[in-house]
Amino acid sequence: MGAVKNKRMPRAVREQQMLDAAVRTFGQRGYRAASMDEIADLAGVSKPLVYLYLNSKEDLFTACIRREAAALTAAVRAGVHPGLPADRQLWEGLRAFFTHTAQNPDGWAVLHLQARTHGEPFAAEVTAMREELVAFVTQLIAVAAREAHRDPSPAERAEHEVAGLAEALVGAAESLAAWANTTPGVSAKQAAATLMNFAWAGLGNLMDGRAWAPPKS
Amino acid sequence: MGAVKNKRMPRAVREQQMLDAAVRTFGQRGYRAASMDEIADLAGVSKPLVYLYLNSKEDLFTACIRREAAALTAAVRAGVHPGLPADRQLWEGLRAFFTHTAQNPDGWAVLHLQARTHGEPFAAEVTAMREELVAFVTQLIAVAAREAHRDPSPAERAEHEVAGLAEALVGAAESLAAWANTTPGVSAKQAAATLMNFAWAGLGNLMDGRAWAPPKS
Amino acid sequence: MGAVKNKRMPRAVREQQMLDAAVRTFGQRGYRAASMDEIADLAGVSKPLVYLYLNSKEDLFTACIRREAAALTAAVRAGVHPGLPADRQLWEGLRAFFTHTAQNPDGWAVLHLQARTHGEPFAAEVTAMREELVAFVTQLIAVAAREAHRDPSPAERAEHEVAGLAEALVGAAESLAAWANTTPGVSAKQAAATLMNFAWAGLGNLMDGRAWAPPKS
Amino acid sequence: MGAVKNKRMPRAVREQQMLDAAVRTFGQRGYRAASMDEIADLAGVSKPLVYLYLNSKEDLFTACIRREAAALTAAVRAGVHPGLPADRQLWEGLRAFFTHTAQNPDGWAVLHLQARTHGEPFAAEVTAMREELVAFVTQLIAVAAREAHRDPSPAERAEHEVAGLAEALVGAAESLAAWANTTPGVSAKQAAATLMNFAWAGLGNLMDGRAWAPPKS
DNA sequence: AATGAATGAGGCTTCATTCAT
DNA sequence: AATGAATGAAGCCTCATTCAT
Repeated sequence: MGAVKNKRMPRAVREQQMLDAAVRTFGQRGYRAASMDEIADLAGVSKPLVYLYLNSKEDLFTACIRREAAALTAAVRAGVHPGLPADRQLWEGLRAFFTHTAQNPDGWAVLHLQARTHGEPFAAEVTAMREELVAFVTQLIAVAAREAHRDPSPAERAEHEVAGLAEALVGAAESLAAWANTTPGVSAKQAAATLMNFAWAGLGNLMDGRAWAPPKS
Repeated sequence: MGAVKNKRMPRAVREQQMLDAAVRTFGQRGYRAASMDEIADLAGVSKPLVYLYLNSKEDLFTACIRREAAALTAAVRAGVHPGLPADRQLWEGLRAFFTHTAQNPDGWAVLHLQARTHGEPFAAEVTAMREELVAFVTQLIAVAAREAHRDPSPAERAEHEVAGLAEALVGAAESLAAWANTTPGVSAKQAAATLMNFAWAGLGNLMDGRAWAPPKS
Repeated sequence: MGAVKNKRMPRAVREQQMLDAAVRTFGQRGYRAASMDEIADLAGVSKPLVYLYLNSKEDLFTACIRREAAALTAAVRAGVHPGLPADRQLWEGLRAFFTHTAQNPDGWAVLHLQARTHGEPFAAEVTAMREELVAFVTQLIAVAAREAHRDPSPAERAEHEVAGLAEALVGAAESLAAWANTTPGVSAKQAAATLMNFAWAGLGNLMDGRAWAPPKS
Repeated sequence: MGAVKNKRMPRAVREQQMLDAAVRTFGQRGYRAASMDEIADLAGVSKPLVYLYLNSKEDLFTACIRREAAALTAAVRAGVHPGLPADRQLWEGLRAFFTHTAQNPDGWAVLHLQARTHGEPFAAEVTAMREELVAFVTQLIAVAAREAHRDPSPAERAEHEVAGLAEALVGAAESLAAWANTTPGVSAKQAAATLMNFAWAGLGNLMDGRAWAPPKS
């Protein structure tokens, strides 16, 4: 059990314990495979108390998503120092992202895998978080453009193009993170550097209009 | 129902019908939420027949993963013409990848979401496919380096640097495919172009030694 | 158990066994207090089979109501010989009614107590049956009036006066049936006689215009 | 909530609030479906207080039945003026009955539906009340007999015959009440008159020994 | 080659009730 | 006089799986 049982505690504390247990269980087993029994056990409380405080499995899952999403965006924002040059800011943001997700694998699994895998009450919650991160990156790109004395036109690119880049970045980051974790001799920092290398030049080219041109076929 | 019922058919055909139904159901509902009842219904057969041919839900899911993984890698290989220049080969491969995933959204959901979301019997199957794709990309990068007539020193870069790039590329592609599938108005070709733009310049820079350098902190 | 267990039987037979068990359980325990477990046990089957055939507790209860309502109205109609004089017809109908309810106390409890006690999906089912009985009695009263060679003026009494009498008669019958079921030493025939005595003179008086007049207050 | 919360109040007052809430909840939801949570909420107190004062759900329900039964019999007795002729007394009693039940639908539902629907601790409570009402009617019949200068023999009829009449009367009354409530153009008073018409002549005939004779079949 | 009949096990949820203050 | 914290027990329902034909 994750906590001493049967000790009276204020509601707020118990709720956090429940969310801790739920994030861990949902992250490892998946939404459907996770059982309320296991979550209650892990939280060190009886099932009815979980229902009293969190209402239903669906609500509990939603609460997990919200808490983890808030924690992640907060971590990324906290890692970035606004005064720095744009590339440095991106670097810091990526590092914060990697660090947070590495330290919260279950939370990240909840956000990235479970919430997206299970239908509509949940996916929307993640979309909101994702939009916040995309907005953050978009703004960084604009800053970078200004620094390079380029005209701000890139900011006018179709919204879904930027969203696509963000998707690609996140996908690459996840992939690298998993790879770094399972490949001896590769540190998290090196993985972040690889990603920066992969991404930064491409972003720069895009902003210069020097895009790779697909063949006309 | 997906097929005429009660008509005697050879086993191979029935199995494909079942796998079709299973891929669709698993892809849309998820592994746990999909019920053998629904799959059998959709396949137009009775449940015992599904068990007779495919043994168990786990085996059925595994069979789905294998079939879809084989179909995807085959599609990518078929899309690439070995004689072309490297960037063109990469482009063709990406196009084939995005086209196939766009035409098989349920199959892709099975591979990318469901199989990874549910523990160990399944994740390994996807890992195998992934490694095949990564190897393919790794080799393309090597070809590109040779074509650029650059001195071989870049090739001496730590092997895992190239491997990291390949990982990043594949991860980005996977993420973008899921995103393109669920975002209206984004075609397979656009997704491929977005990724090419994003990646190619970075690869070029790296091969020229113009890498982004992380701060020493 | 109410039946030999685990013997394969055609669906139609099993369904009747389940309905038998359900009527008995619902009638004795009440809708809420009856448990699907008990019903399945009494029917000699496992719970899932009950759900497979009858869908849900609500549907099962509805099916019980419908079956018992149909059986009751059929019994009343079967007891009446259309050629007889009206009082004799009424008597036969009442006898059939009280006999049937006495032989099916649980079914009658389901109709009279349980279905009316639990909200709207169910009450409507009983209302339909009730209306059929009321219509039957209404028509009998009209026949009686004609037989008495009385001038047609009574027939012109406000339609709802006749309807009110029919309602009162049916309501009295229902109440008496429940009472006869739970009072030892009261036979169906006695109950029918009591009601006939109670009602027939009143009906006669009314048809003669010798109505009791309420004080003007 | 039905009352201001957390205000210290004398026990007697709190108990009445709880009973009010309980009658309403039991009457609308039924005994089983009513939850102690809802009752406590509606009463504006915490659940432990309900248990402190009323002990258990069963005891609470019993207390409701007793209170409502007492209120109903009191209302009927209060409506009757002993000096009047018997028919007039019956009329007043019926009117009082109809009025009270119409104004206390939840209380009436508790007595008539819920208490009878749920087994033995409760049915007995209602039986007691019913016997009181039956005794009252019985005595009225005796008075009527005396007034008509008939010999009192009818009072010697088997007890359960009178009880049967009372049942029929109450059943008819209930039926008429429901019917009057749902049929436009029929007032409560008209319904009461219909019932008097229906009943009075029959009672008179019975007392004269002019009973309807069932065929010998 | 194919299916109608059947079930053990487990999951979500609710409820009456108590404890400690 | 009054309540926030907590739980054992039980109920409805679904599912993967098998048996007998």
